[in-house]
Amino acid sequence: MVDEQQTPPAIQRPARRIPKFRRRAEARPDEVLDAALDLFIEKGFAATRVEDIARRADLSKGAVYLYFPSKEAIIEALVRRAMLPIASNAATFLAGFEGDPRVAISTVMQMLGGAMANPRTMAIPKIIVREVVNFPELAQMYRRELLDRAIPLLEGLLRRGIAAGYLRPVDPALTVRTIVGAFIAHLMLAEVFGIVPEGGIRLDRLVENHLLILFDGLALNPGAQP
Amino acid sequence: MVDEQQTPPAIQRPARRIPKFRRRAEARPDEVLDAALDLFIEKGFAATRVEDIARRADLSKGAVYLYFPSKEAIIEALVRRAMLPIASNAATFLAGFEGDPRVAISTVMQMLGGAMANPRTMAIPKIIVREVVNFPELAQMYRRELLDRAIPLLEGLLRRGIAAGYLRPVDPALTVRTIVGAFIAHLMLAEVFGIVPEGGIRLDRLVENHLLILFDGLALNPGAQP
Amino acid sequence: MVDEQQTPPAIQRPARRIPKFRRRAEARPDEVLDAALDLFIEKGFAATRVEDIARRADLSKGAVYLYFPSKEAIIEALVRRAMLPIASNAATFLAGFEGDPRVAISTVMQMLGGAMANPRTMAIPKIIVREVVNFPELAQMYRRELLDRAIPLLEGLLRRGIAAGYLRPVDPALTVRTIVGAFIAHLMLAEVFGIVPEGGIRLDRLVENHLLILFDGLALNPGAQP
Amino acid sequence: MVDEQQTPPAIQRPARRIPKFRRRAEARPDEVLDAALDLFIEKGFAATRVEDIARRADLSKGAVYLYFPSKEAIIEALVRRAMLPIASNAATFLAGFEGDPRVAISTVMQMLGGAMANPRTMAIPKIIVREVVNFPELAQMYRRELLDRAIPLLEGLLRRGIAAGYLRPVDPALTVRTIVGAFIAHLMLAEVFGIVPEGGIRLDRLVENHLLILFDGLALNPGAQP
DNA sequence: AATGAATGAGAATTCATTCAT
DNA sequence: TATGAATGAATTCTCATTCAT
Repeated sequence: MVDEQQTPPAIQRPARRIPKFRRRAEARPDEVLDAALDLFIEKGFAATRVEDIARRADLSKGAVYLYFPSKEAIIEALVRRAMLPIASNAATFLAGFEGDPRVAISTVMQMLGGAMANPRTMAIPKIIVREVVNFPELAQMYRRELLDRAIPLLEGLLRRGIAAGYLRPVDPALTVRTIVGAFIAHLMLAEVFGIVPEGGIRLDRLVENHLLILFDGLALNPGAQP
Repeated sequence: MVDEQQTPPAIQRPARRIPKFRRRAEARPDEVLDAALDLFIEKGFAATRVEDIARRADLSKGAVYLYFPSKEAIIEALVRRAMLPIASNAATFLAGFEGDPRVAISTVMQMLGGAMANPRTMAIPKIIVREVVNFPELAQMYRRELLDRAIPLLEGLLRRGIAAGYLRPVDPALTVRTIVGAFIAHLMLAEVFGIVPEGGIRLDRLVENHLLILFDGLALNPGAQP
Repeated sequence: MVDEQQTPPAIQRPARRIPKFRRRAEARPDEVLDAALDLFIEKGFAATRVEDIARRADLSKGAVYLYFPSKEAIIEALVRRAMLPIASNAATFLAGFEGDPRVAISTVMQMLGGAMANPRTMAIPKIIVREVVNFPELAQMYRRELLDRAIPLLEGLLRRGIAAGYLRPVDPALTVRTIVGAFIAHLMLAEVFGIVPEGGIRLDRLVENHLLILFDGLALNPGAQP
Repeated sequence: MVDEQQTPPAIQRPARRIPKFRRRAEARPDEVLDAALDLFIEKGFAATRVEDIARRADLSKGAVYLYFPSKEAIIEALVRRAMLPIASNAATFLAGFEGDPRVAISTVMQMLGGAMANPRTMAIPKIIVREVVNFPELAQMYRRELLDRAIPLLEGLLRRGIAAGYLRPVDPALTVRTIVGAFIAHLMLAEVFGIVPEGGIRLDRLVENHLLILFDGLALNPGAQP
């Protein structure tokens, strides 16, 4: 129930379990958000009643309104909270990278793969995708805080790799889609349609297979256009 | 994947004002579905009132229930209707393909790119992604009718390509994710977060760039693992 | 479907079954009433949809409104139709009766028992009892046409019997309740609560047992008040 | 049969205006039931809107649903509540009775007559009779809890009376119908058709007249079959 | 800070009735 | 006379939000 979530993409949340009588009031908002996150994942925003959230957070319905002015504010806070500790990880890593960008891309993809293995990390983007029609601000916030920072970094990496003669002269913006696409496709097939390759969700093997194709191409005799 | 909407896009629907009792009843269900599709795209299932659907279909609330027993039945019919004209397209094309599979993959991707350019074609999978928590049967239906047919075809193509020495020995199931991923990533970035590469959504360029990498690899000197 | 009903209390309806193509328009209202009667018995007035009535009468919903201006008018016509052939039977019999009234009471009770065995005869009073809150006029009509004629006849019979020294000096109005009560109690227990004496609903035996007590009393040594 | 309503009759309910938040919550369900009972008597179940019940109970529509999950649950609770204080009264009295059963029957009938004078006591069976088509479970509940206990007691009394030579050898099950019938007939005539013997509903006189006939017979010279 | 009772706007669904054909 | 498509008022039930304590 008291399930902390600080959502740095690849980092596992500390399994804190403070006994109830010791819980301090200032922990409440986060407890509400944790409860809400669980329920939003499970049933979606609309189908989750404020009372459900309250119950799971071990609070009364009225108390939830002491911390959040509305149900909508909860989902907003949820996304905002997930945003705080971003840029740090991949960002700092990518920003100053020098040398063969393939090394960096490999590393980034390992991180991505790792992040996707953590359900609570992926919960926020999933919620955003679902609720974007009803709350477009959520998506914009996510974009502003996360994507508009992360994507240019990856593009810059590609650009420098091309300039330095490491990479083929591709369109960096479009190539980003090729790079991250495999993960998104995997996620969608697995989460939405329940389609998992035989042998289970082996993200490491997905990374390996994807990198192989990405760098060396699918064709056996490279250079020969189909 | 390549589902065609036989009904005219909402945008160009002529603002007919044919007197009610003149109109042919058998056209009604499709009109209701068209109206519902527009609204579900625009506001989502939950936020769309049956009365909205009725109004947009130029009907009374009660009349909608003449054709569909419930709001849920509408979304189901919507997905089912989109299913009818499937297997035909890509399926028949892929099934009997012989020779260099890169040619077939190129063609499939052109088709995918084309399909994605039509908003009403992508509307159904988008709705499914959004509503999967509330109506898991929709996703299962889509999977059963579409994905479970299309994906094996693509895998078979890869498998045969590998066996025939055209392709590098990759994992077919995982490679499918690499192939279609770029499109899904593109769609998501564009539709959910409004992120479009400068120069607009040029799907043809996405296809071209993706194919280049896919077949020949991103690295300039293929063969050299990073 | 075409199930005639003319409701003379104890007389069984003729099993007319005119083939559909021969049905004359003037038979329609009665067919509607027959259909309505069946359904009102089965599901009650409120739960019976006009469409149900139409379907059972082999008509369209709209056609029902050609014959009856409203659903309420149907139940009214139903009761009115059941009223027409009343006074004739028991009435004419009782009115002029001379001699030991016990003979007449016996006969009346045989008739009552017989009438109650016919479900369509009892249908009308049952409907009235059910709908009296919503349509008090129905009860008043039934009272005016039937009860206000039949009851005084029975009371008169008793009065004359007392005057002629056949019967103990009882209150005629209250004694009517003792006489008919057994039947009503029987009906209620059976129809409402499904309570039937072992051996099945043997109305003849009820009549016999009731008459025995009625005339001779329950006590073995009559005359001795408890 | 002799069910007592522990809640005060609606008529004399004090028009309290205690501020909402002062009122004790645990009184609410009973208040709702009282309001519902009034309205069900007055207009029937179908014609009573939940909002009507709420208003009469001095509550909002929503609050009713705090205590009962559906309108149907209200009528069920109503019947169930009336069931609680049963067996106690007539039951305990009859069960152990010894001696001339005519004394016991007289007493039971006085009690019956008394119970019938209280409108709220008769309300429940009246509602059941009306709603039996829509909610057969109500009748079954009433039967199981009340009738299946009370009727055998009366039959046993008769049986013992016959065995002991007090009573004529009649059929006990059928005789029950003769005994209680007068009351049911009276109730029906009065409540459904508004037929009341001149001089008003004098239940005591009905009891007296009925008992006289019941024990001593209607015929002046008992023993002579008509 | 916290509770839980109460509110009322809102949405799905039903169905008697109308009406163009 | 007959149809069946269409209407819209009415009703049940839900749930975010408020508020006295």
